[in-house]
Parts: sequence; C-alpha cells; structure tokens
Amino acid sequence: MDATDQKILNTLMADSRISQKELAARVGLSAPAVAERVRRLEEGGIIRGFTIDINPEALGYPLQAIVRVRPLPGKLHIVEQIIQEIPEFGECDKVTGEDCFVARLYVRSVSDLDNLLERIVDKAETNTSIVKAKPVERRMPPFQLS
Amino acid sequence: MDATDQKILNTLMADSRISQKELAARVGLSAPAVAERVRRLEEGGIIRGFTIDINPEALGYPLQAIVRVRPLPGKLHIVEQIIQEIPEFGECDKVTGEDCFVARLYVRSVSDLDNLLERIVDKAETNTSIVKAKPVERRMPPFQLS
DNA sequence: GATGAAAGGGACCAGCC
DNA sequence: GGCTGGTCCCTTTCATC
Repeated sequence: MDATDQKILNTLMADSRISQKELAARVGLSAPAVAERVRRLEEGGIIRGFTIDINPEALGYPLQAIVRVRPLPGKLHIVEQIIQEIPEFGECDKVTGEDCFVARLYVRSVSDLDNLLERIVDKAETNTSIVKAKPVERRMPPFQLS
Repeated sequence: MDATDQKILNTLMADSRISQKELAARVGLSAPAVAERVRRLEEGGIIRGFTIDINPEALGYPLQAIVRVRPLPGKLHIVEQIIQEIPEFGECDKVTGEDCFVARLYVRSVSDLDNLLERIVDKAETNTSIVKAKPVERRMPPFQLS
C-alpha cells in the first residue's frame, strides 16, 4: 500500500470500468503492473468488490430518511429482524448510546415513510429525519503513508 | 425498467466487472441486448456510475462513528464546510429536525475520534455513537413493477 | 430481441530487466 | 516489482431474421 495504490483506489472509485491500459496510464505504470496491484488489493481485502452506484430517485425513491431506532425492552432482536426484512432500509448501523440503530430509509413519499414505520412503532421508539441535502457523499479517507 | 433491468442492477451491484456475455447469461438475454439495456440504464441516470467497494479497516480505519451535529446559531455554514474538509467524514446528510447533520466518520481509534471532533466542538453540539455492527449494508430497494 | 460475423481493443501469460 | 510482446477472448457494431 503506497501512493500508487492510493491513486489506483481513487481512480477506480470514480470509475471502475476503465481498462487496465487506461488505469495504468493514469497512475503512471504499465498495464500488467497495474493489473497485479489491483489483484493484490483485492486479495488483501482492501478492494471488497466491484459494484455500481444506483440512483434511488431514478428507481422511484425520491426521499431518504435517517431513522434512529430505540427498541423497547426485550424487543431488540425482533426490531433488528424487521429492519432487515424491510427492503426500503438501505443501510443500518447498530451503535452505542441511547439509540440502538441508525438506519437509512428510501421512500416514495412521506406517507410511504409513515406506513413503513408503522411496522415498528409498537416495538421501538423512533426518531426520523428527512434528508434535505448531501454535503458529503461516497468518500473514503486517505491511506496514511509512513 | 422491468424485471430484467432489476436483475441486471442486482447482478452488477454484486459484481460489476463480469463480462457482458456473463451478464447476458445470468439474466437470460443475448449479449447485445444486455449491452443496450446497460447503456440505457446509464443514460437514464439509474446507474450513476461504476465503482469499487473499499474496506475502511484495510485502509487503517477500524472504527466508524455516526455523528449527529447541531451547529450553534450562525455557525451552520462554517460547520458544513469543516465537515467537508475533514476527509475522515465519509458521508454527511443534512436533515430536518433538531440535528442539522448526520455524518459517518472513519477513525483509527477513539482518541483519533476525539481529536477530529475537537475541530467543531466550539461551533456545534455533537452526539457521537460508535458503530458496533451493520445489520444492513449496501442495499437498494427493488423497483416496483406497475 | 436473437443470431452471426468482422474489426478493434483488452486481458493474460511469458520471458526478461 | 516492473516492462515488452504475443495470443486469445471479449466487446462492439452491423446486417438479417
């Protein structure tokens, strides 16, 4: 893991579909050399996978909400299971503190939001915030040299 | 956008580096047909881009925190700017409600966490939760047919 | 949307520095 | 590690069904 690997990661993060030749040119190496580095980044678990970035709006989900969830006593596992079973939850973190879960919900409308939260209101307290903007999106901290 | 497109999205989400031939086989179409569909999904803005999934642990950031940020009166913009300038913030949503921002912070240690939050303590109230687990990760809701 | 063909480019493997 | 060159496969585009 050096500065070249960092460049490779940044480049692939922005566009992972460029050819090895193109990637090599951008980081200043030959194609086989860059291919070998990408292979090692994958084997080392630094690159977890190649994927696509999907626009939820275009899928029909123009609204996002951040939902903090505090299950009632004894309801933690059932609440976690319900969150996993509702596909509109795009990510969910189990965290320390008063809230047990912080989750992102993709919804079609505020009434849709209300309907979905109905499924946990009797098992948890929730606190919902609508996402108005995204000051930071899809970013990874730099690898620190030395 | 139909069931086949949904399959294409799911397949590419899991691995965007497979060949068109392979993708075509998995969704039950010919290669040219699948290529045309992917092209339309890109042009329609449904596929926002091809990218990689990076493991922050392997980059040297074993801890994640969810930070809720409530800027002091008059400090909203400067706080937003500081968040954008700290690379350890991997994502930040501006939301409705008491908290103005909900952000994800990648850190090397809890002391690192403390150091980073020092840069906004005089400009905002913060509430930080350490991520203990990820019950749901990187998931997109299904496109609803009809 | 499928098929088949042709041209161009990329990935992969040697062999070598 | 990295470079160069050669081979094979894939991608892309076209015409046709």
